[in-house]
Amino acid sequence: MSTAHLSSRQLDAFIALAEQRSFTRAAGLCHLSQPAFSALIRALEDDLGLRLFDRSTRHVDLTPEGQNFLESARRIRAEISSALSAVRDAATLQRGRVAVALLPSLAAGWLPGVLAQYRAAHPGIEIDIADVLSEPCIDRVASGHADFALAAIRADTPALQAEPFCSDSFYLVCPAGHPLARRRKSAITAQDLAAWPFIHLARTSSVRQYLEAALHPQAMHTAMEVEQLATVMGMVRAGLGISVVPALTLFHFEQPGLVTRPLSLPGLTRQIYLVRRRDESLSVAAQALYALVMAQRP
Amino acid sequence: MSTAHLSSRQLDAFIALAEQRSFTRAAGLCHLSQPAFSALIRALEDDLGLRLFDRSTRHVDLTPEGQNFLESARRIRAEISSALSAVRDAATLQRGRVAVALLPSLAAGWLPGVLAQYRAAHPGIEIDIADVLSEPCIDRVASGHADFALAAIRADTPALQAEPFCSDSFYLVCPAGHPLARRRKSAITAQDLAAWPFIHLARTSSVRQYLEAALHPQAMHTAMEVEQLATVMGMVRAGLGISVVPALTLFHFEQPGLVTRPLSLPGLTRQIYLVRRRDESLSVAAQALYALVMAQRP
DNA sequence: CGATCTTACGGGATTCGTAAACATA
DNA sequence: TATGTTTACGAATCCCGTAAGATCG
Repeated sequence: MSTAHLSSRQLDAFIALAEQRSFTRAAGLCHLSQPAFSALIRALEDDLGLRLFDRSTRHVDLTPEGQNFLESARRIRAEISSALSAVRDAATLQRGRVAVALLPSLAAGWLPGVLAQYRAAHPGIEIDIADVLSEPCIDRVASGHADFALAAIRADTPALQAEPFCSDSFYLVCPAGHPLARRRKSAITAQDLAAWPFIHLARTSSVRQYLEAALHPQAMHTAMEVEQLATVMGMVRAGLGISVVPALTLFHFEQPGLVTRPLSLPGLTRQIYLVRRRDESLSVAAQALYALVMAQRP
Repeated sequence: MSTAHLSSRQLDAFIALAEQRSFTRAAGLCHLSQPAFSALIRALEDDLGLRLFDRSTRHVDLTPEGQNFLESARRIRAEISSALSAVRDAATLQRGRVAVALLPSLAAGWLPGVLAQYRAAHPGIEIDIADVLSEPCIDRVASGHADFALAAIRADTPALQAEPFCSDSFYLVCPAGHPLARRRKSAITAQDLAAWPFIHLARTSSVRQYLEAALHPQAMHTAMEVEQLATVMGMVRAGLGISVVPALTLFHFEQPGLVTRPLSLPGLTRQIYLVRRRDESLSVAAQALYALVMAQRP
C-alpha cells in the first residue's frame, strides 16, 4: 500500500483545473492563491507518480493519463458529495427515518398530535408507526424494526432498557343515567362494580390483566368478553353492561349517552414504559422524536 | 457548498475504527498515536455535524448514522483505491495501451524485434498495431486511434507534427544470374533499368510514386503492375521482370534465386517520418514505445 | 484498579500568501 | 511585451506525539 494522501480538496482542484484549463481561474474557484493551487496540483502529481497536465504558460491540458483519472475523479467526487450530503441531511433532520412501536390506545389518542408537531418540524423524515400490543412492541425494538417503543411491559433485559413513561389511571364507563354515574369517585369500590354486568376485554389484553389483578379476589359479573374497545363502547352505550378502561382509551367513549368516571382503586394503575435497546444510541431522527415524546407525555 | 475537507486518511481512520471497535487498535493500523487518531475522528465528526461512534471507555460502537456512513465510506474508499492503483499502474507501465500505425514494410521487417523488447519490458501494456499505408496511418493519428505513426508523408499540419525518422534507400531486385546483378551498383542508371521488363507496384503506393519521381523523365518498360510486394517477389523470381524496392522491404526478397543490389540514383531515397499530434503529450506507455522506437531506428 | 478514551500542550511539518523570477505567444 | 506559471520565502496554521486527566467496568 502506498501513501494514499488523497484529499477531497486535491480532487476538487484537479477537476477544477481540468475544466478551467487555467491555474489562475481554477485557483479562484478553489479559494486559493494561484501558487498555492499550483503546489496542490504538483503534490497530487508527485503522489501519483506522473504528470496529469501538460502546461505551458499559455496552455494547460490534460495528459492521456490525466483524462483517464478525470473520469475516476468525477465519479469519486460525486460519491463523496452524495455521502456527505446524506449524512449532513441526517444530522440536520432533513432526511431520515424513525420507527416507533406503541400501544394502539396511545397511537390513536395521544400520538397523532405529537406526530403532527414532529412532521411540521421535520417534514423530510419518514415515520413508521406500529400500533400493536405490548409484546409485539417489545419484539420490534429487540429485532431492530423499531427505534423505541411505548408499551405496558417493563422490558429490562441485557439487550433492552426500559424507563417509566407515564401512568394510566382507570375509568368507569357506563350509560348516562346509570346509578354508578351519580356516585363520587371515591365511593366506587370493587364490590360496586361487581354488582353490574361487566363488558370485559379478552384475557390476552394487558388492560384485562391489570384489571383482574387489581380487583382480585372480587369476582366480576362478566356479561361479555370482546376484543376491541370500540365494541366495548357499543355494548355499554346499548345498556348491556359497564366497563373499566384506562384513561388513555377514553377517546373511544366520548360519545353521547355515555358517562366516564375516574376510579381510584388501590393498584389499579397501568404503567407505560419507554423501551429501547441498551447501549445503542438513537438515530438523530429517533432522538428528536424521543425528545418530543418525552416533552409531550400525557 | 460546505467545507468538504474529507481526506482519505479520515476515511481510512473511520473504517478502521468501525472494524476494530477500538481507538487504540485502529490507531495502530493507521500508524498514528492514539490521541492523534482520536482527534482525527473528532474532526471528521465535527465536519459532518454528528457523532459517528458511541464511545465509553470500554466500548466503541457505530451510531445508526455511522452505520449508514460506513457503507458509503467503504464504497468511496474502494473507488479511490481503484482509481489510484489504475493511475499508478499507468505511471509504472504495468497497465496501459499504446496504438501505433505504421507502414506494412516496417511492421513486418523491423517492428517485431522492437515490440519483442517492449513486451518483455512491459508485459502488461496492450499493443495495437495498424500496418497500413501512409495515408491511413496519418488518419489514425489525426483521429486519435493511434498515438503516433511511422509513415512516408511529412504531415506537418496545425494538428499534427512530423519529425524525420529514417531514410530508406532503394534496391534493385532481379533473378540470380541477371546481367544487372553483375554490375557494380554505381554503374546502374535509370536507363539500365528501363532496358528490362519492370514489375511495378500500384500507382497508389508511395514506393511507386517515389520511383517515378526519381526516374522521371525516363520511362520504364512496365511488364506488370501488382498490389503486393510478395507478388513482385514471385514475378521477379519467375524471371518475368526486375523491380526496385525500398531497403526496408528487402526481407520479402531474401529468397533463393533472387539477387538484391543497392541503387544510388539521385533523389531515390524514401524518407520515413514519425507523426504525432501537436501539443499533446504521449501517454506513458506510448512514450516508452516512442523512446524504444527512436533508439532502435533502422 | 486497570484498561481506554479525552484533554493539554510544545515542537515540527505542512501549507498558505506575497513577491520576484521565468516562460511563451 | 503581456499574460500566466513556477520558484522563493517568511508566517500562520495544522497535526503529531508525549504526558496528564477522566471514566467505565
